[in-house]
Amino acid sequence: MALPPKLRRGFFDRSVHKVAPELIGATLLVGGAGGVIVEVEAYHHTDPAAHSYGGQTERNAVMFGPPGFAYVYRSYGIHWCLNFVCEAEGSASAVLIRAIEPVAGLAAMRRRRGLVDARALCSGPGKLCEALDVTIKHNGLPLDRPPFELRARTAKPEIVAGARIGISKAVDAPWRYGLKGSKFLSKPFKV
DNA sequence: TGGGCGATTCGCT
DNA sequence: GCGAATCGCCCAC
Repeated sequence: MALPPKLRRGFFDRSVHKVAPELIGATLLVGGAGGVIVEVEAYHHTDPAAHSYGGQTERNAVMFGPPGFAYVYRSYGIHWCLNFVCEAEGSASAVLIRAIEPVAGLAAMRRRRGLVDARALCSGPGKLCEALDVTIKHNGLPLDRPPFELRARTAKPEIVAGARIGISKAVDAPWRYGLKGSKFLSKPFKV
């Protein structure tokens, strides 16, 4: 059976609130390692919790560029977090990739993460960047070219939504999306 | 130029 | 459940 079609760059050229839930079930590979996206969060430039809310800076410049590119930033001085820029140039909206179900490159991911439990390999934004070896080197790279590979989902999964995690502003906005029943989420969704 | 504060993770209680 | 680790970003001084 043929691989699912690649996600075209135009996929990201729409509202971040449309793109985010549609990423659930898609496959993300970086350098051949990765799996099925099971959890994301949407950040719009009018959203006080978004990095782009306060305007363009050196760090968030990629968010203000065209859609279909990776925005990578350092979190808590320790971890990296991976986002996909959405909408249009200047709209400064992005989807944070929070968790994936490991499928390909398990050995490499385990080596980088230094553990054996598959459920903990990529169940968080910092964890998956470590497993997929995503760093600031990937900031500003196009998502439709290596080392990135994105493939569309083949069936429409059941999506759950809830409040985003770890933020102090706009805490109630239900812009976290997940694959219902997945064992690979960073945290369970409230029922 | 200095200090407070993260879109987090992990280990210990 | 709580707090340390750890450091770049960003704005107030």
